[in-house]
Amino acid sequence: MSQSESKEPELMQKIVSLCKRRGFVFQSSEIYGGLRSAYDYGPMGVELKRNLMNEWWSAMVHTREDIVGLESSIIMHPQVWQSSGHLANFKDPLVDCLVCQERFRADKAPRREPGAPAPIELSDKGRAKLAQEKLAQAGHEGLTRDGKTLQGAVAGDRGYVCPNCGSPFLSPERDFSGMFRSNLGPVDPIKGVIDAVKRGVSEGADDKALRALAEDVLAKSAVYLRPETAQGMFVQFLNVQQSQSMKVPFGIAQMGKSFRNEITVEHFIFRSCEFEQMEMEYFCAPGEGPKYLEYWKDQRLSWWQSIGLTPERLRFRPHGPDELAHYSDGCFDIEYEFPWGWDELEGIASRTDYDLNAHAKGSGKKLHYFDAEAIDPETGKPGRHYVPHVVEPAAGATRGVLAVLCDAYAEEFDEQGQLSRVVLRLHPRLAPYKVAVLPLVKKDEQLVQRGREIVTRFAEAGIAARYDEQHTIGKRYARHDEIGTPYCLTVDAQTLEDGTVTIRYRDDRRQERIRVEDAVDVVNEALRQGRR
RNA sequence: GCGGGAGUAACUCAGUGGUAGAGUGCAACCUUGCCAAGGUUGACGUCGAGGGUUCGAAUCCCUUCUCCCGCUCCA
Repeated sequence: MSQSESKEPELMQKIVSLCKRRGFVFQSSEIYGGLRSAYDYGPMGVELKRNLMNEWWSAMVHTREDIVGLESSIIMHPQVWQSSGHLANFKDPLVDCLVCQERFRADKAPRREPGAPAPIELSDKGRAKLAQEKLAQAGHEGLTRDGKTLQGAVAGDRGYVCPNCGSPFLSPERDFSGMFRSNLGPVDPIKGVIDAVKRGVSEGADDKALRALAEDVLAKSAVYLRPETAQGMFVQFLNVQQSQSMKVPFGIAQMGKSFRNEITVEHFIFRSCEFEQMEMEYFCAPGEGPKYLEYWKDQRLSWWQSIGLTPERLRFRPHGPDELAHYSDGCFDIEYEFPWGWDELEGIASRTDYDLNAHAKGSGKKLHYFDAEAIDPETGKPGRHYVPHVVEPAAGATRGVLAVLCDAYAEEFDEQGQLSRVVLRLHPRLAPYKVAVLPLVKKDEQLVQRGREIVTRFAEAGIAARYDEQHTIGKRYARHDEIGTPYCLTVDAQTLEDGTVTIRYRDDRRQERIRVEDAVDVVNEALRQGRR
């Protein structure tokens, strides 16, 4: 028997297929043709995702005295996004190349001095010829063609060219906002626009002025779906700290949905417009950010390992100085080696006192912390006021689910090289069902009855168990291997004689005989140890 | 959004103008009883959607939606 570590591109397709077949993930609104970048979690998927998120909550909140939870609303006061800088910065200036149709971000395009030569290079001669004719028709004559290259164009005033073909012939920059906007309240915002137009405000206005007019009307009731859960925690910093008498350093943790109008969505549930986050803001004294950044780096990496991800497929990627946000003094990504390559699972950032300061300024409220035991460095007297600094581990729950699925998926082959089984080697605590209870023969009423009794024991103990009598024993094992059920208990004739059942382990299919009386304890202990 | 590939049964796919198929799965039964066993029977499709050409379209043409691979990214 051999193991497959298949890294082919079709691995993703196999996982997507299994997700649908076994009820982990379905495409949203499938019967209507599906919706781009939206996915539903089926009966198995919702269990897996909740188990993953519960593990996070347990590690971050329940097992720690210094972190408390929060669930803030998805729609917040629009000024939150004004203060946080999202309204101003969370958007990309998009430009279309008029020659090759490439769409790109203006701020990432190759720079050229205005007036500098800008040769245009197409992928082949034919395209170059077509582009030459098209440009000539548009009034850009005098370009000469040399093979697949057009010479004679010069860079324009905006100082960049198309990253694909080098063309300076570009559409205007259009802001692509990463935030979903809606309107709150009983007043129809469109009516406001119509009224404004009727009042004649738009008389003689050009496109830009018309847009500004419409924006102005919409802005009065505009609200946004949060693009991250973090701001809710900053905004409630004082309420949480004071109501729980938290002492710095302490953290606020939150799990929940966030929304981003992504330019491109990709890789199944990896990048989607609606996604779920697990974020924690750790507030510490000024100057302690770097220390806690190191601390949380290690904590978070070992957490991902603790839920079963292969250590060799996890790594840190430090952000370079050019990559850091202006307010950040250090940032690491935790990356996972997905079937398509290394990609981000979690970002751990030292954010200084930027966020609390921004909201203090925006709201006019003091977001200070008073430490009675510290000495004020300026006066030398006891008692110190300061704005805490923040270290933020922000993990993708949705991405976590995908990483866990990719890591767990395994194919086994027999001696002839034939696929013998597909097994999800999920960490037992993440598995949708912990236990399957199987009567060896479903026609034996006594076995069936005994099996159902055992399932009830597990239900009463709060362990997700499933009674299953369909088909033959082999098929039942195979089906539970595919959904990652770590333990199968089989009731057979011997059970009726001596009150024992076999427990069969998913990963290596070994079997042991245990007493029915001990079954719940055995499984509980196995789950605690993560035994496979 | 652009370029490339693909949409046919729950899944994987065959089917190039003439009555929609296979394997797996699913349901029932017989035999069997610890790793996708054998046998019998059965259900399932507006061939992604819409329009067009044609006596006739899964097949040819147009439009559209969705997915995958690249460009994109910072959960």
